[in-house]
Amino acid sequence: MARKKEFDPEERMEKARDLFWEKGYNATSMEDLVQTMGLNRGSIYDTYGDKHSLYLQCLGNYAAEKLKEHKEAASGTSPMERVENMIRSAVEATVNTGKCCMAVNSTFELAAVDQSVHSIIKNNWKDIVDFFEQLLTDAKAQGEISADKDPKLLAEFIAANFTGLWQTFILSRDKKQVEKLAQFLIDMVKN
Amino acid sequence: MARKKEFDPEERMEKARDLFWEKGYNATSMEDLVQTMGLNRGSIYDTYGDKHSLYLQCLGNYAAEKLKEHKEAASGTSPMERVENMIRSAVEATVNTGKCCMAVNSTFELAAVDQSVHSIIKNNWKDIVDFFEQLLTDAKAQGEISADKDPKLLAEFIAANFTGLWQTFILSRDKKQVEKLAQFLIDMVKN
DNA sequence: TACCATCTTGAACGATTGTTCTAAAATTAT
DNA sequence: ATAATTTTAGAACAATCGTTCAAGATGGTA
Repeated sequence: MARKKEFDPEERMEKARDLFWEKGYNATSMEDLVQTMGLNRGSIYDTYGDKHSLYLQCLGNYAAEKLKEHKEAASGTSPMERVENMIRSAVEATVNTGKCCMAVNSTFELAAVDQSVHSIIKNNWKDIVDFFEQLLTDAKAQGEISADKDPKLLAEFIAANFTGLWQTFILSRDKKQVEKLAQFLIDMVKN
Repeated sequence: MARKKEFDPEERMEKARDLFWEKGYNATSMEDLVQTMGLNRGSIYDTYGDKHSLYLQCLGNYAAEKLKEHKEAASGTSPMERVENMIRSAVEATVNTGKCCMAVNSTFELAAVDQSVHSIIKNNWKDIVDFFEQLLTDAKAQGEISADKDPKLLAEFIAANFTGLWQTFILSRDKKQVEKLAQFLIDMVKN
């Protein structure tokens, strides 16, 4: 019938995602995207729609991948150990790549004024908190955390602390300090 | 000698600051600033320099005012009570105005790529952490927190949690939830 | 009163923004 | 090989970007 695309849409989208991730939405121009994705303007519009639509796809892709990474990081023999590993591996990923969470960047740049962005991030946030809550409920049942703790509140607290860790990293650029803070969080949660 | 300015530079700068605060740096255009500040383009450039320079002045103004507000909020008879009031009044200000911390917005939009912005925010952050540390050192001396706690680490932890509270507020827009989370933080710190 | 440094005004600058369009190249089913 | 159809390349769009500039208005000083 007709020609096939010369490129892999998913692969090129990830290039766009990494650029948005690094520069933010507003600071990334269409020309930047053309250069980085290695695609013609027309091909981008034809495949992904306009800039905003492309961004939403990138953010959605990021959110899904991040959730998967969190779950993969939740290895361990006990619930609390799994929680610890999730925290440690998130910190590890940040200090190794030097990049913070794209969803958090996006929260502070756009979520307050962009309903679509807000919705994507909020749902992703909820997924992560829910996952923590499940683990903490298990931890409570096994006596790893004290009986008077509220798993849901604790889950929200841990998730909120991720953002604090990222901000600390941006300002300090100090691997040790972020790791120390993460360990402190773990100690606090375990009591 | 010559004409005097028809406007109060400080007052108009605060209008610019509020606009940057609301929309972020990149999403705010010079035309937006002209409208909001009620000044001619020429007057803006003549008084504040270019857009980036104006932004830095706005951010510096915000940081100084925020630090002052934090210190003013630190009322109470005991050190720990003062810490609690600082946390509560920060939360109060956020849920009442509906606006998060401009410095935190700026951290995630610019600090990773803009050295001047990074420097302003990092210094302001240090001032706030130092202030917390002093109070927590006093609290420790008076036995309000246990002797095995590290005031500096605890101060960094509290400051980092502010950012988490702001993100939670942006995503949930739920006053109650943010207040609950703040109370949880206070409980954690006090043990 | 006359001067003149400074402020205000608004038009205008070139560059860049996001987006669209046309025409040529490429692919595949017939 | 032909026809059908899509992808490409890149020119071009109007709009907006941040910034500059020249000319008129102002008011304190001599």
